[in-house]
Amino acid sequence: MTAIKQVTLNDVAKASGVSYQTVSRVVNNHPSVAVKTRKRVQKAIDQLGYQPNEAARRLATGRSNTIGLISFGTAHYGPSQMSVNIERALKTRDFSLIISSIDAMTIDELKKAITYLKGQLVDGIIMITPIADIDLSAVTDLCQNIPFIMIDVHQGAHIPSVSIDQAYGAELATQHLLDLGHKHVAHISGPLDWNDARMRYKSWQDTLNKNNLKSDIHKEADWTAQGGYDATRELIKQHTFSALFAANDKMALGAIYALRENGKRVPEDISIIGFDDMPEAAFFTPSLTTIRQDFAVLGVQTAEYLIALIDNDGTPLHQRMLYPSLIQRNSTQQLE
Amino acid sequence: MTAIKQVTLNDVAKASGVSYQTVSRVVNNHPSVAVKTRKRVQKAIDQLGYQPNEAARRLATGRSNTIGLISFGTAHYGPSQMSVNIERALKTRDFSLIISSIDAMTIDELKKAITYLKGQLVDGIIMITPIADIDLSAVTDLCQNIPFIMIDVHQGAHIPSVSIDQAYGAELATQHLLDLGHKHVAHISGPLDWNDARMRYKSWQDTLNKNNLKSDIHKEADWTAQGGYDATRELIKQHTFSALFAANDKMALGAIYALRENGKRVPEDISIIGFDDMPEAAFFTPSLTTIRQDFAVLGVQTAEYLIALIDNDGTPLHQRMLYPSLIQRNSTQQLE
DNA sequence: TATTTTATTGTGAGTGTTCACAATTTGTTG
DNA sequence: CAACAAATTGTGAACACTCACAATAAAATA
Repeated sequence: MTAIKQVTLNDVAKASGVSYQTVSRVVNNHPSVAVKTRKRVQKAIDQLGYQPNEAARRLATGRSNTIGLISFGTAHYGPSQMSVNIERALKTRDFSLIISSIDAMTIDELKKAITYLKGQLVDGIIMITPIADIDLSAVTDLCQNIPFIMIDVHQGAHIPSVSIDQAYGAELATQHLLDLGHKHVAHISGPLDWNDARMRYKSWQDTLNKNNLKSDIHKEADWTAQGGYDATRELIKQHTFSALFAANDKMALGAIYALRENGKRVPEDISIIGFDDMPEAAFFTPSLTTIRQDFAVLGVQTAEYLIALIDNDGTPLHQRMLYPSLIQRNSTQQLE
Repeated sequence: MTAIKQVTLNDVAKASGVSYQTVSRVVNNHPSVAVKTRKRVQKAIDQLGYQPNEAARRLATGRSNTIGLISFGTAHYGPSQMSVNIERALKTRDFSLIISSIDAMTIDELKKAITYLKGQLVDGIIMITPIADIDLSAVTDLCQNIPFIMIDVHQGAHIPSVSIDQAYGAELATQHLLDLGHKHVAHISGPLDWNDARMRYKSWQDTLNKNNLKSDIHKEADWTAQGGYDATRELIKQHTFSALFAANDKMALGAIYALRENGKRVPEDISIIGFDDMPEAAFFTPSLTTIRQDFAVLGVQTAEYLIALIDNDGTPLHQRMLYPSLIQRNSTQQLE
């Protein structure tokens, strides 16, 4: 490309009659530079349109004020909300984001992404790794000299993480249905190789058990409305139930559609509860009872925790857990 | 942080008994290195876990294989789809993405973002700038020595861009309603300082005019379902109409909700058409007639065009235009 | 005023890579 | 086997910055 020469520290130095070091000090707001000099230099900077070369800075300092995000499944509501909110939270803290998305959640892909980000000299890494069965030790090995946080990691792993308590959320959902008198509670889960899907599924069963009930009315779907629709059609063909817990709002939408198509009214015939509380859920027909996950808080927590890890070697590693809440609307009602 | 020393070209060189340059050649797949040597070096690379320092590379070459994305309004469907799809398209072409999102679409913020990205030595910049009234000449000035593309720029500007023909889409929508016999067509637009919103709005009017009709049944909303809901409540209070063109699917969802709440049936009493064709639209109640925008193609086109611009100085500047299409579902019907 | 302290500025070296060229080794040809 | 060409490898400099320290100027103290 048209390699118009970049304005450099030296150019500014010459223009203002000081040494490059002094210019550097001005740029970095070091205290020990005379007010007069600073002004002069600043003027030259503005005139020449000087912009520090981050690559050189990075090379010299080994620090980049950039964090790497390894993301997976950005097509879905949860992951995409996470990255948006993380981005936002980091921005207010003057960190920028470099994204490395992954197509298949294999250990190899993950390793490649980490290695790449390390090459970019990121100060820290955030991983959105919603798939369960990967060997995390390989990750910890690779990240020995760089702080990282996993989001949505399966509970109990000894790895710094921030997550939303899925089991609790699913319990909230299932218990809500049970409290309304429902005995036959169906479940449409996400793909069961996803942590969240698996945890919600398990918690659905556990909660039933706790109430001396059980259910095998379950279909696995792919988080999409279409998937929820397909799953529901099969469910009503094969089972009878009065309540349905869909593992996210989009699938709940598809489910509602399928039910109506088959002459079932929601909530009169069948109660439905979703998960996520995406902004649209309040405007479904009927408005959807669901479990709210606060991704904005998740983003802030993640950003803060990671920055603490970066700035302060001593920051203890732990898992932060956020709690979802039940949002009651019109898609669930007392069993008649 | 625990600054464990990075493995460098030199380390590999020592380990394999060659010069750093030879290692560099191996890493970069230069042809002129003996097969035997290459193998030996590669082994050392693997053993030491060498990973090229991108910052140093960037500094030395002035190239980064990274492109910068300036995004705005990521909370909305359109912009977020754009960035996701651009990311995906760039990834398959071995470019990575660094994101700089903007909170307020002012020329200052935009400049800041560009300057920042230039400091990161990105090879090119993509700007999602859906707000109309900014002075683009300032942008072109700043981007003199770096290729860039604007997405969704207002038509006619002499700036390389890729966009979806909003006027055409809105015409499709409006004409569809007119073809069904509707004479009183309302419109809920997005915020009118957004290019897309303005163009859809204008095209709604133009299409009416072309059919010797006119309408001032219009409310401005904020792209959200809630906004669509609020706007619709006001519209039905103040006007009578048999068809409604909502400027996106989310607002259409809110509109449907508001109509039902007021005892209006869709589509029997009022036909509704949306814009975007998000995957959920097919599962609204009723399923939504809408205008499809293909963001995946947009992403690919943008990536390809920008990379052409980067690799080949001679690539002519132009505007690429993609065309949306009408998707008929059950939210619109013939006026009875 | 001489001396010490403090504030300010400058110098040399290092960061890990690539580029342009120089040097060496190997292979080919008469 | 000399002489040249081709293949392979090595060297020095450059990229734009920061760090650690040295040097200078200004201010404060004796």
